[in-house]
Amino acid sequence: MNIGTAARASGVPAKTIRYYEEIGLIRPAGRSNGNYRVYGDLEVETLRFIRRARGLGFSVDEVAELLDLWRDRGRNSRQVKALANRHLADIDGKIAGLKTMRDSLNELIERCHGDSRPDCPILADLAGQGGVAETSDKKSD
Amino acid sequence: MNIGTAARASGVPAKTIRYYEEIGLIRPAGRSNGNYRVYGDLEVETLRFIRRARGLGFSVDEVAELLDLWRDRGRNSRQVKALANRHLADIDGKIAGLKTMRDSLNELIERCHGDSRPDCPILADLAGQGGVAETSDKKSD
DNA sequence: CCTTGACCTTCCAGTCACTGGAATCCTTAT
DNA sequence: ATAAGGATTCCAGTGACTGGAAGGTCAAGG
Repeated sequence: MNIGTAARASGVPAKTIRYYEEIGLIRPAGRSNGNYRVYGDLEVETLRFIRRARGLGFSVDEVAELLDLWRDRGRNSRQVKALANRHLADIDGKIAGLKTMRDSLNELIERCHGDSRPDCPILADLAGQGGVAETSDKKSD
Repeated sequence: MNIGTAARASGVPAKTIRYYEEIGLIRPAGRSNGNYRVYGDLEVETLRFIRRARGLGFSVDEVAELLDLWRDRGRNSRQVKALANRHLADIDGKIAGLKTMRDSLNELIERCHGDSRPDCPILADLAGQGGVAETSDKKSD
């Protein structure tokens, strides 16, 4: 099958498939007479695997590790779990950072009248009059 | 004062200050005889404002709007609050996406033995044997 | 006066994971 | 023969910086 069909079957855009090939996440596809990339069911399965792993937030490098593990019949599940746990901690960190951010922002919003008057705690705080925005300085997004 | 001093005073790295100037977030700084950028207290205040707004997760474009509002004595706080609320919804969306991701991943992890055996629900699910990874397909990170 | 070192300048490249678009080629159907 | 709908490659852009190289400036010490 051609790249468009493989894209539809796997849920990974054709452009992204080419990109994955370019960066070495997947092996170069075979070629037809007219130089079209040719895919089989195994490739589509791999692409689907990649899409799901990306959907769980794994980075492309982590997906590469996961793919290696998947193909390695002699793997042990400890390695997989460790990788997944590292990623889970990552996500938890991001969530925590965003929550802090969210709460700071929300506090400011609640204190803002939101009417036609110019005074606004949001701006005042950003300008240094308060302390809410000062502490939320992590880059978790 | 020079850029390094302004960086220390504002908490914004010198490199980032130059970048902000380049993209037009801040106005080009004045120059000394030796072509060094020169900053005053107002510039440092502005930089601090930017740092705090970025810390709350506002994009650079949003920070530019916030700066305009801050400098506009005739603004009304409704505009500021609306902008902040849009951003809050954004953050909430991200948090929700990450939570879904987190829960899916966590479920998989909990079902994984994590020992020397090769069978692993995480890989099985990514390969399409389950349904957990299938639904978490949004890009909220 | 000269050197040293800290600071500054510009410019280019890389990050991450794609995505858009242009120019051109292949395949299939009418 | 031609038109449509794929496919190909290559280049550029996204967001918000960050790192590094090559060179200019400044103040202090010898």
